[in-house]
Amino acid sequence: MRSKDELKQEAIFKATIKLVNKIGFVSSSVAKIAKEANVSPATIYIYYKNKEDLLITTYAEIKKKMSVALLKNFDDSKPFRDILFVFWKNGFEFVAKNRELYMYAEQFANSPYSENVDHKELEKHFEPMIKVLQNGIEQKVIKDVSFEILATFIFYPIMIMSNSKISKALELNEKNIETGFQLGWDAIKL
Amino acid sequence: MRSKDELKQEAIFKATIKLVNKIGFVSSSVAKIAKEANVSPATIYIYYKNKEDLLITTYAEIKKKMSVALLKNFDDSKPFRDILFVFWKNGFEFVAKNRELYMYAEQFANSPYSENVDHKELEKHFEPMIKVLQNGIEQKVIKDVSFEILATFIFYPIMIMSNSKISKALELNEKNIETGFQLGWDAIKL
Amino acid sequence: MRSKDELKQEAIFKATIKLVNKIGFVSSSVAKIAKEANVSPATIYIYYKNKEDLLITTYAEIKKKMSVALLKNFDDSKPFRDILFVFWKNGFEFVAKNRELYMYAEQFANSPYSENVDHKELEKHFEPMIKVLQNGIEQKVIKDVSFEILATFIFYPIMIMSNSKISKALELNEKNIETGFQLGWDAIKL
Amino acid sequence: MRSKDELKQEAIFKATIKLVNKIGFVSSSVAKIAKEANVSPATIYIYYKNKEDLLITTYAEIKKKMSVALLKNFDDSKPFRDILFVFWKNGFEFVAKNRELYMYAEQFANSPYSENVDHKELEKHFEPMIKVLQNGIEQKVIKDVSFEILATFIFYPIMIMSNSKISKALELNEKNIETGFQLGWDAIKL
DNA sequence: GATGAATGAGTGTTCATTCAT
DNA sequence: CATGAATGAACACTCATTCAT
Repeated sequence: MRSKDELKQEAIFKATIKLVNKIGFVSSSVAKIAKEANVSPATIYIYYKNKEDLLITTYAEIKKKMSVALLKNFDDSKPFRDILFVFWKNGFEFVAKNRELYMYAEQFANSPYSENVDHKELEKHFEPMIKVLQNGIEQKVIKDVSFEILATFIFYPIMIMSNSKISKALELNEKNIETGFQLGWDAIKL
Repeated sequence: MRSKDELKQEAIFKATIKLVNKIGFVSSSVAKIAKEANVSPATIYIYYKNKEDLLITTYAEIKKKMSVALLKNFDDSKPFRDILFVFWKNGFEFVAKNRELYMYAEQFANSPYSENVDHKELEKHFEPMIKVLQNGIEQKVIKDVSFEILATFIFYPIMIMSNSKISKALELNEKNIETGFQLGWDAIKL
Repeated sequence: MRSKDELKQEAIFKATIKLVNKIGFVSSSVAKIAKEANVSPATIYIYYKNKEDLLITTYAEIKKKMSVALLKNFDDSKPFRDILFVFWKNGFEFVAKNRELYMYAEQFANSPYSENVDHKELEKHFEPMIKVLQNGIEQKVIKDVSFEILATFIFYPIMIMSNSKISKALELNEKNIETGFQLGWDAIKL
Repeated sequence: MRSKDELKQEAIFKATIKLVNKIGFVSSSVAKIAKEANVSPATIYIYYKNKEDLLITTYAEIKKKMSVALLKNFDDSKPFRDILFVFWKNGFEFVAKNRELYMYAEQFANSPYSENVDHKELEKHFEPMIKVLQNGIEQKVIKDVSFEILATFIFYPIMIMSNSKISKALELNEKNIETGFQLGWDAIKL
């Protein structure tokens, strides 16, 4: 028998992301993805149960890559502010180098498919960051407020500033990225 | 007095938002919107050029309502921090009272249709807020950084904290809303 | 607005039967039926909820025509044997003149769709025949056995003898039809 | 001892019948049959030329089993009526014990595949019954009419009475089976 | 202005069959 | 012999839009 062709699955993965970026989530049909991947529509159904499975799995894959990227050079022993700054820079670097992955994730998160994702499972990859914030609270370095509020000012700004419409107006150079971090830090620090 | 057609257009407007909230952007077809509005599909094409026009116009309408809501009780003579706090509270109030409008806008902003919106035109409604921030910079009350970065910490957090998934975890009571504002303020203040 | 075109519905009805006779129940797709009826596939869904609805409604229509045909020249006052003979002849006549309708019904009855038919409703059209048999039993003209068994020998043989494979071997002339009735009559008479 | 392949072919045979009974003729795809038989779709094409071949061969196999069953306890020397009654009872017994085989045959006979069966070949298995009837005619025990008409009243009623819809209304107990035979006998006897 | 009928092109998915191992 | 991967064509059905009234 023929063995599963990993190149094919990779091609489908990439085609999915590429097409969603090119024509948007709504218009990305299975047939078009198949054509982009140089594959028969039926082949997609060998690797994925259905369209939803394809889109969700692709999203999960991206999220995993993101978490790995954010944790690059993670060093527990560094000063607290430096640890956060590394997260911050990693975030912008990931978006810069993987615009397509990032934008797919953005579109997916606002689609109805998003409701069927096992978010608990995906958030596990981001636990180190949560722990860092908890340490910061315990060591009285940052304000003692809920994780969601902290994240709103120190993690989500990465996404907002990276957002295509905003980043068109806002040049994402070293200086602006550092300025942004300074504001985020001022927001949460004690 | 309203003429008959305005009633119809209003019905279509409401049906569009209701349906997008019920079944999502992707599944909301013209036929279904027509049925929800108790109107023939053909009727929609009297008031709107095509589906895209319907969705975009609906979005623009919502954005206008949003800007009006944000500017409620706007008083130039108040202290700077108070002016911003009123914006902030108005934002949360609008989302709380108009969840459906807000969620439609969220979904729309991440759809490919969004690219065809005349954002410049829409942003005009938000000019007062931009001017307030500019005043703040001139009066050396807040940091002298680009408008986009400031907005990231004092306007966008409203959207993030209102996001359904986050606001499920984060109870949006008076206290959390004020805490959020405190962080935003600390981020931008000099 | 355009009014529903009865010619169109009629065309779909006829195309359905014609195609099922030409290529069989299994291969008769909606697209093929549409082409046969010179109509868009989408048009079929204006007149019928879905494929099942199309097939079932077509079947019901045929059954109604059948019952009407069987009851032709029905005369309660005739001798019992004569009444039955009229049913018998009407049956063969209907099959002879409406081979396609009859064969559609045959195929349908053995399809899984058949399970979703409201048989109770359809059988109402055949009540006169049931009543005739009941009278026969009461008047001690025919055997007092269950209706199903009686029907097996005096109604179903019409179908069996009309069956294409059998009727190829068995010439369905006046004589054979009368001979068949004689056997059926001998079976049930007291 | 059976070789490995015969086991596989047997598995495919059983799976085909089981599946057709479970989900109907129309929905029974090669892939599903393969899964039911715990076999690869490709394997089916080793034993059968194509789907049609699979279905036809399965039908022929069943027909052979049927004829063997009908001829159980066949004894030329018994009185004529008794011989027929044994056929009759064997028929009902076969259906009772092999509902699935019988129902597959019913569904198949009304499918377009049926046209491609070599009926002549299959009917050979039923020759003894034909001969019995011929003897009956010669011995002036039964009416001198064509075989098809005789069969209509003494063989086909087995199938009609066994039909799932009818046999739901008609309890197939010893008494009803014997009553049925009496009617059939009255039909054909001289 | 308002409608439901009508449609070709598209949807996601499964089909019978073949291929490479 | 036996397999799961692979596929183009087909499936039932819905789409955004236009037509005739």
